[in-house]
This record gives sequence, structure tokens and C-alpha cells, in this order.
Amino acid sequence: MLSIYNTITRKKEEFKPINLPQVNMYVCGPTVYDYFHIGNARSFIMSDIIRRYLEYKGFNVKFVMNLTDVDDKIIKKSIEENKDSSAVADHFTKAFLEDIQKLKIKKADIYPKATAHMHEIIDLIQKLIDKGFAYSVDGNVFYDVSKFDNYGKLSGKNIEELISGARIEINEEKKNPLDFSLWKKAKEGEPYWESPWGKGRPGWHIECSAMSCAHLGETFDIHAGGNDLIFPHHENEIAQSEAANGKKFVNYWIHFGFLNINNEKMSKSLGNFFTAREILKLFSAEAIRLAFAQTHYAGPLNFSDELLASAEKGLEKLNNLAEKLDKEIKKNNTSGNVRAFDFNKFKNDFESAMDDDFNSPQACAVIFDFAREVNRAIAENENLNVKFYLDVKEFLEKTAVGVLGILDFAKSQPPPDDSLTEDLTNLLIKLRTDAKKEKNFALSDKIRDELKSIGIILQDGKDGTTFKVIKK
RNA sequence: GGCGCUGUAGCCAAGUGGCUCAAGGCGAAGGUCUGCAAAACCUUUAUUCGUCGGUUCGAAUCCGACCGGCGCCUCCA
Repeated sequence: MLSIYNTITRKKEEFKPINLPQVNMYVCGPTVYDYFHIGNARSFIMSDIIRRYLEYKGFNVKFVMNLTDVDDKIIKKSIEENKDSSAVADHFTKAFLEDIQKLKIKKADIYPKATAHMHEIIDLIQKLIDKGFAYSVDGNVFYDVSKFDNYGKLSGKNIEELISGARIEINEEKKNPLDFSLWKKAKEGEPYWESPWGKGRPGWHIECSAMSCAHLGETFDIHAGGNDLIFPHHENEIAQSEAANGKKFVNYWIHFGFLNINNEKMSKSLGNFFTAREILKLFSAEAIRLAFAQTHYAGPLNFSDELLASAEKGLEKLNNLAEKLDKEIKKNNTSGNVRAFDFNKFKNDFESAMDDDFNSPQACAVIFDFAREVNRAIAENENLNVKFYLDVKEFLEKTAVGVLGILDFAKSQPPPDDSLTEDLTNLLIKLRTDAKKEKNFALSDKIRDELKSIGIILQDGKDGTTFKVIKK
């Protein structure tokens, strides 16, 4: 049984999709005004792991992630860089898709853009006005928070407290300081769309209501996003969608914890701001994913070089095993001993970890336990039937590769088009082996050291010497 | 001020009433292998869960107080 911690009820609940086996899931995506940062990456990776696990469980997941391609920050950037705002959005949309791919995040089924849904957005705003939940003032449209009874139910706030603690700018046009923009009147030079209220652009919250409804229906299963979106963004989405449709908006709300740097919030002003793009130059996608997966998605995560370095190191254990498996599978020893191994135990452990509110740290522990047990089995038994190796690989393919994305068998394969390097290296290995036989250790060590300096590591083992190339 | 999260070994981090008097990763120590290394693999590494009380047959896990850290309430994943 899969249970999920639901922000709105503050409880773990059994997951029951509306239309088995269909699961409709919406995740708040980026505003495409810059390269996304490592904190965004955490949300994207953890929602990817959740999505992959749902698929592993046999659900048919429709995964939608919006791209906010019209917004104040984009306009600001376009002015700074003296570009068209759509050019800014296009550039960073492209960059977003590239980085997502590098992080081994599965593509969403749909990446809806705000600018491509103006009809839906305008219709939704009109509906809210018609039903009395919104009002227009001189080209702007605001949502009237006082008309929606349950305002604050997601974030646990109430209107009175919000007003008394108001650090909100006073806007003469608003009836209530908490009212928020649905439609913003365009200023001179800003991008605009025609609407019944004049030229303007949508407010931030309305696009998610309009696009989630357009692609997933009025009520859908899972809505996820960063912790900081609970208020006001998601609160406002609920207010908009439920007021317009008269139906429950979302069944399960999932929120990701924040990523801090040295226990401080990441921010440009503190100078501790890192884009995913920068981090990917230093560490592998698998290491980033493992580092994130080793912390529960909802808790805070303190990000550091050491964290990623230790993940990278931990990964070597899995990569070595993967390499070993491929080697043995290639040998195809069909006459070896069949080894009893309790694959089911690990499968059950993995599933019960992930079933418990996507406890990926526990799931990672299962993978490492599994690797240790397998290594032990191999160490105890020289002549194992290939069936064992195939089963091991299959398990890892489903879990570490398929769900967590912390392992990539393709990486442990030797580069296929590099036979010259391979032949030359093997030649040197042969020379070195001969030197060793003659006890000419000065020469054999020289060969080893020289190769190391060009990035080829020799490994003496029982069945001779193998090498590996250090990849950048 | 309101709402919420959090304090577990040198570091990161699961576990939220008995099966776990505490997973996993990094680090450290020992071992196997080796001409020596490296790598790999194996083993070991918290009688204890911020502090003090309480509830209970039984608590890291529930309750209370206290001491720390953090987030949201304003654009932000």
C-alpha cells in the first residue's frame, strides 16, 4: 500500500487515484528567466523519482510540468539584456530542457506554456468574475479573497491573521490587501495580450489553475512543488480552481523541502547561488541524484561539495558492481553453479521503503545492502551461473536505474569506438606483465605510473590486469 | 506575533511505541589480494537518539518544560 504525506491534511494517507490505473500529476515548473538552480533541481529530481516509482508500481502516469514564460522577472531580464521577452523565455526554455536531460530526469508528457494558454486563462478569469470571486479595476483583475470560504486551508492560515501581519504593499485598487492579481494591465513597452479588460498579461497563479485543468481535468491526483509555494501560490491555485469549478482541485499535495547552503538559504545576494548547470560540470548526474535521494524529499537538505563528493564515492561501489556484472554476463557461463539468493526480500524491502511516503533514503539503503550481499555471494563462489548475474542486473535495472536513476549501466561499458586505445593499453599491460615476470619492477612501475598520468588506471587482479579510463 | 519543520555516531542521514537498545552513505581502523602499491571486496565503527521531567509493562519514538537550528507569512523550488 502506497501512502503519501498530504500537506493539506498533514497526515500520511493511503494513495487512491481517481481512475485506476491512471494517475494525473502536476508539478510547478520553472519560470524561464535564468538557468535553474540546484534547489530547483532538487524538486525536479524528487518529483521525477516519485513519478518513476508510480510507473514502477504499474500506474499510468500523466506528468505535466508548466513553464512560466511570461512574468515580471522575464520582463526585467529582457529589459536588462535589451531583448524581446519571448527571446529570453525561449533561450532559457531550451536550456531547461537540456539540463533536465543531463540530470536524467524523464521528460514530462506535456510542458504547457502560459503564453500558449491565453484562451484558457482568460476564460477562467471571466468565469471567476461572473461568479463573483473576482473584480476588475481599470484594466487589472483581482481575486477577492474574502469570497472564498476556505482561503488558507492548505497553508493553515486565516485571513485575519494574514491581514494583521501584513507586510504586503498597499494597493489602492485592491478591496483587501490579500487580494491577488489575476490579470495585470500592461505598462508601456511590456508584452501584452488582448483581453476583455484591455491589454495585459496573466498573474502568476492563474496559469497553473488554467493549465492543470486543461491537461488533467478539474480534479486531479497529485500536485507537487517546493515548500515555499504552499503560500501563496498553491493556496491561490486552490482558491481559483475550486471557486471556478465548484469541485475539489487536488487530492494529494506534495511539497519538497528547501535546499540550503551551509545552513543558509541560497540566494544571489549571499553569493552562494549555484545553477544545476554549474554543478553538473563538477559532478555526475547520478551523484547529484544519489545525494538528493539519500535525504527524504520533505526535509531540508544542506548542500555542499562534500555531500556530492561522498555520493560520488558511494556510487563507485555500484558502478564497480555494474561493471563486474556486464563482464560476467558477457562470459555467459551457463554451466556454473546456481546460487540461491533471496531477490524477493530485497524487492519487498525496496517497495515497502518507497511505499512509505517515497522513503528514498531507505530505498537507497536497500540498494547498498543488496550490492554488499551480491558481492559477498560472488566472493564466496568462483563459478556462478550467468543466471545469477542476469537476475542481479535485472533487479538493479528496475530499482537503482529505473526508479532512483542513480546508476547507469551504459557508463560502465567500455567506449565501443575506442579499440585503438584498448589495443595499445593491452599491449602496454602485456609488456608490463613480462617485466614483472622478470622482476623488473622499475619498468613495470614506470609503465603503471605513466599510464596513470594520462588517465588510465591499471588494476592487478587474480585473472590478470585490467584497466579503466578516468572519465572527466 | 501566527503557521510549520527540525536537533540521531567525526560528517551526511533513515527510523516516530516492543520485530531495529538504532538502516544506509562518507570518513576512520583491521583484513583478503599484491613484488610493492592502487583499486576492489570483507569485517569493525552510537548501551545511545539536544536537556530535564512525565505517561507506559515497555519510548529515540507519546506528553510537558527548557535550550538550539531553520523555513513560510513579500518574488522564490
